[in-house]
Amino acid sequence: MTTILTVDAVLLTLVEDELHVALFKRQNAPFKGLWALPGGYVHEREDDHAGSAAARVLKEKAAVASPYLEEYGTFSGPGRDPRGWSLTVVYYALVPAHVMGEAVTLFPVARLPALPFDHAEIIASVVTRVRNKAAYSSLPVFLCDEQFTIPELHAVYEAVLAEPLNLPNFRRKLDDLGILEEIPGATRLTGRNRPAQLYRIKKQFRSLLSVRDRGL
Amino acid sequence: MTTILTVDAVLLTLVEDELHVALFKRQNAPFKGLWALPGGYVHEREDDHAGSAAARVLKEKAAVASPYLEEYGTFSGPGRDPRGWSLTVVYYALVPAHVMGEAVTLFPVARLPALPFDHAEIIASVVTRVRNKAAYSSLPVFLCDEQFTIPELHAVYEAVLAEPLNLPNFRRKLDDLGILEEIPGATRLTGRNRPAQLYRIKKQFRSLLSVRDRGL
DNA sequence: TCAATAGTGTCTATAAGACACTATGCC
DNA sequence: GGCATAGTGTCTTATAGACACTATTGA
Repeated sequence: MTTILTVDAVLLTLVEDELHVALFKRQNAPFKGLWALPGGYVHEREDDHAGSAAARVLKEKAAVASPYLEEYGTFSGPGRDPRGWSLTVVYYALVPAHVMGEAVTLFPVARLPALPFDHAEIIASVVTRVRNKAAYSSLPVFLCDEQFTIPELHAVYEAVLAEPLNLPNFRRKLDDLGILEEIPGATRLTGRNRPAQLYRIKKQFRSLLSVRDRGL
Repeated sequence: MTTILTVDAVLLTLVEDELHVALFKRQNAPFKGLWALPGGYVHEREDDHAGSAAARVLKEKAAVASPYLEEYGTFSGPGRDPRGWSLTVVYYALVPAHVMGEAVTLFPVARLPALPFDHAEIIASVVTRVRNKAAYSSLPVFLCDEQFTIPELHAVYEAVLAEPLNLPNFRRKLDDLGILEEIPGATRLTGRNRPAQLYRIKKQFRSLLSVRDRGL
């Protein structure tokens, strides 16, 4: 029983309308010095379950307490780690860029450096999942700040999905979802035009995902 | 590093329009003698990844080579196994009842015996997932034989979803999905009425899932 | 010919999307 | 007032679902 059990976290954010992933330089062998996903062993004393280990890793390495952390799945096999048969439980989190600590380095998911293990495959899989989920759920709101305007959120969706969305219809569907609430009196001004109403996620949806029957 | 790493399989089938799960009497401690999900350790020599271990377990215990085997997720923590901190990767499979070996015992998912570990929670979670997926995908076809009629498949969907579906519309949507092909000339007669055309899944969808945008 | 279920065609209700229009800020 | 973006209303089109109708078998 020398099986290696780890967790890895794919921490995603949006920088200039492009999805980025947080990577860290590995301090130890194997692959010392390469950029890699934050991850590590489960600590039996501290971690209540694998998800707690992922949350701990994010906190320790990226100074992030993500409100949205979900299991993606496992990657395992004899070849992915030179030390032996290994299994990693992959989690993913979405956060606004500015909440991350100094230590993180962000890379656009479309232009990654050389990565150890199967981290490139892991990131690609997670990004695909996130794009799919974005199309029929509220997932992308976790890329926004606590307060945001509808046009801002609209831009986030367009960036994640990489396709244009009709703004008036987008508005209506968000309204149908019922996960946002107006912040009374609060608006944001971005040009010499009408200021936009600020919204926030309703408390009961803070760490949740709302799903639509149909498309987004 | 005494972490216990296992896989467990939730093998589902339909008996008399009711979802059943395959359970086995545990031969070893802990919980020897209790009904439990088929599962076990990963064998580093044989298993290419965790999914292979699940497939091997199903073959060994249930004599089933399921065409559809998917990872559900992990269950882990210090309390679920009396031997220590443990993590299990849960897989689920759907098969027609008659392909299973003699050794399996089927229980309706709504009336399970006392189960060890967190197997009751695991089964409940998987059943919920399967019901959800059934509503917008071709998942339930894997509960049918290789050859089946549309009315038969219709009954399977109604059983899994536990709600009536309009048969003519069901037919049209299946047609839209495009995963079935007629078996020319083959029909099945079930009463003194018009016989029904037999269908099978197109080869390219044999171990795949087709998903509809909207509901099923 | 009747009963029963297979299978087709059509109508209606609803939801998605396109787009014109109004609102409100700064200059 | 002009311009730019926020936000609303309405029309069109696609899809889902209800349901009437035809088809084909055994008795």
